Amino acid sequence: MREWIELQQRLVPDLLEVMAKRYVILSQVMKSESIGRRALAAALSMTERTLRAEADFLKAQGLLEANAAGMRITDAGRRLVESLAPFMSELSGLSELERLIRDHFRLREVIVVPGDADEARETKRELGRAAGRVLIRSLQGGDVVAVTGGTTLAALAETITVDQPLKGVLFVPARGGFGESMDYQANTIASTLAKRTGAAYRLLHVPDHLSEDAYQSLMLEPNVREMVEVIRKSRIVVHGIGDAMVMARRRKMDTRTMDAMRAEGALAEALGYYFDKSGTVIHRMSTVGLRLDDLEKAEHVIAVAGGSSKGEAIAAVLRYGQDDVLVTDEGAARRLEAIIRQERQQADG
Amino acid sequence: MREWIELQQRLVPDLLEVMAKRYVILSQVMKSESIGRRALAAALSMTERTLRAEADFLKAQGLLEANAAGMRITDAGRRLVESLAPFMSELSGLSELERLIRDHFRLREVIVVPGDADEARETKRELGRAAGRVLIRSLQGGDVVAVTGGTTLAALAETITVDQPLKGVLFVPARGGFGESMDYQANTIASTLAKRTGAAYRLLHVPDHLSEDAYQSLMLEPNVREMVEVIRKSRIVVHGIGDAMVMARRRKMDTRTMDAMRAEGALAEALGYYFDKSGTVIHRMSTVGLRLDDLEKAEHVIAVAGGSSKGEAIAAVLRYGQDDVLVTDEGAARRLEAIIRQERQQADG
DNA sequence: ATCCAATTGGACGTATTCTGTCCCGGATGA
DNA sequence: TCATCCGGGACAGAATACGTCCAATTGGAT
Repeated sequence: MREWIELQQRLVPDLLEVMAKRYVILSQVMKSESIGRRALAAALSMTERTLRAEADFLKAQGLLEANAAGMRITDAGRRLVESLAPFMSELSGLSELERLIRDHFRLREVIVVPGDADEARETKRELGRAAGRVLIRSLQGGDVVAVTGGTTLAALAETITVDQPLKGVLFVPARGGFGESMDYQANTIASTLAKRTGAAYRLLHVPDHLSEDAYQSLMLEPNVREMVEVIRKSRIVVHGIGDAMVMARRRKMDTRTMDAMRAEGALAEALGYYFDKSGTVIHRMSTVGLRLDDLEKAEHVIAVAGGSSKGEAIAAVLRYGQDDVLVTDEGAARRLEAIIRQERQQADG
Repeated sequence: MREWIELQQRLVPDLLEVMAKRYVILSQVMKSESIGRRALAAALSMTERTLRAEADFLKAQGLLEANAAGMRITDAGRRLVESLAPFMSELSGLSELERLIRDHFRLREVIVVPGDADEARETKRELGRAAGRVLIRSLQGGDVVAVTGGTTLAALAETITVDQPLKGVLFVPARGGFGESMDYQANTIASTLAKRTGAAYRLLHVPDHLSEDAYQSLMLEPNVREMVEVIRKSRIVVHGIGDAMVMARRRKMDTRTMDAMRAEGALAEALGYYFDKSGTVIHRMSTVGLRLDDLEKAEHVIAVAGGSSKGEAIAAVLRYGQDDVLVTDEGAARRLEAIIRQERQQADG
């Protein structure tokens, strides 16, 4: 069953939406014993005309009937709603999860794709694809989009597709090089994104582990300076979220700093900043580019991360409170759900 | 699973079609290691443009990929096809059944709805609805449509819906009254159909069990005569199929005739005629209206009957060979399948 | 009994999408 | 090297969806 739904999700996602829409119409009509077209449209926040089209269809199927007093559900319709209920709750299981997370962390939108990136490689690609759709949807002409590195963002870059080339959009790396492998660097990802979408890109070449002197002199370079200014004005920021210790090791952080961070309870990493459980910044990479303050000005801050192992890290970054949209997978979302419930219990007890 | 599919059918009838279409595209691409758009469209007998729309969708879903050499399936696509295969074969079970029956009885079209009218009342309504769609689809302005009586035709009449009123269509009973209960008489059904579709209707009032004298004098009546002429020119005929003995009893046939009929192996009834296993007419009701010969002139002869108990009767009537379209249910279709296989075995052995 | 408010179904122009058809530059394989 | 077949762009016309308004009807409250 579960499998069947997932396959359908993949092959006919739009029809499942249609199905869900008709289902909610039916069940709404069932709840209200008799209801008029306009009232129903308002209740479901649809326009009158579209609701009417659906209602006509449902009538033709013998699931609804209408008279001068309004519409009511037929016996067949009632039976259909009742037998469909368990399927729909499973189908909409993810959207309930989305709602829960969205409301708890005060996000604008949460998208949960089925699966667990820790277990299936395919899920990470799916995560990237979903994030790509969110990004495309948010874009306007003239936008500057800052992106970070990481395997998840790489999946986004590799799977993104557009209808028409994105004229006037500029992809930039959010911050300077973090010494990861080439494929997962922000520079690479910005350029891949630009190439796949017909947009422009600009890169930021900054070596790692700069001394304070070197940093200062680099910032005096006009082209670096200007590029940083462009980056900091990004209207859209897409970033991954990592486990603090894993990222620190990958970036060959020196042992002393690492020990200090561990002592402070470092949990998550995003945009080169390290966060503890409460979402407080306890360390930052010494490089140039987007700063956390800049996120306030950005209109779309999109976090993309999945895999049940990243649940805590995601929660930590979300608590910092500058993200607008979270794209994640079911594995991580279930962890988030557990964290939320636990927290609420403590608050109650 | 089965239940889920049926519910989906009800709520989004085109869902499975679209899904099947995309599935065959994917599997076709998988078979041909690499194939071009035009070649693929030809192989699936689709137009280039529609195929392209679907292919673009499948690309966006990451199931197909395209390069200058043609399209090929991705790993994700391959996995999808493989896991979907068992479902699709079950799903396409009905269309295979349809094909089998259609080819064996040389029909133009066969439609099989899921379920068994003997077991679920809902299936009979579904049967009626499907038949209604076939009827609507066949209609043109100025058509005369002859219908018979029976519970199945009653279900058709009660469930039919139209987008616009059918101007210029005329519904008539196929033959004179057969002494069934009012609701299931051809006259009632013709008038219900007309009212529900905005078409016109005319009735034929002929008492049952006429003596030869009475019959002759009735036929001298100008209005009866004219009405019979209208009926016999019907371009479309929709009829049910019954079990011979059940119908004989319901129509209070006298015992002697019944015994004679039984002796001759009466199996099926349609349009007031009784057929044996081979489709030969062995008895006819003494009433006026459509004759079997008239079916040749009719352009659409649509048989509607379901329930596994009617399998043999349906086969018998189909063997008479004047039907164009059969609308039935899975229960009856499975019986037909068994009959066909049995027959082929005998032909082989 | 009467009136009001709300209903459905019809109508219609516009916006949007779909689809048949053709073309082009380019990669591929003979 | 060349012919062939590919994907993708383009576009006009058809078909469909949609917003909007209106009229007739009716159920229910006053």
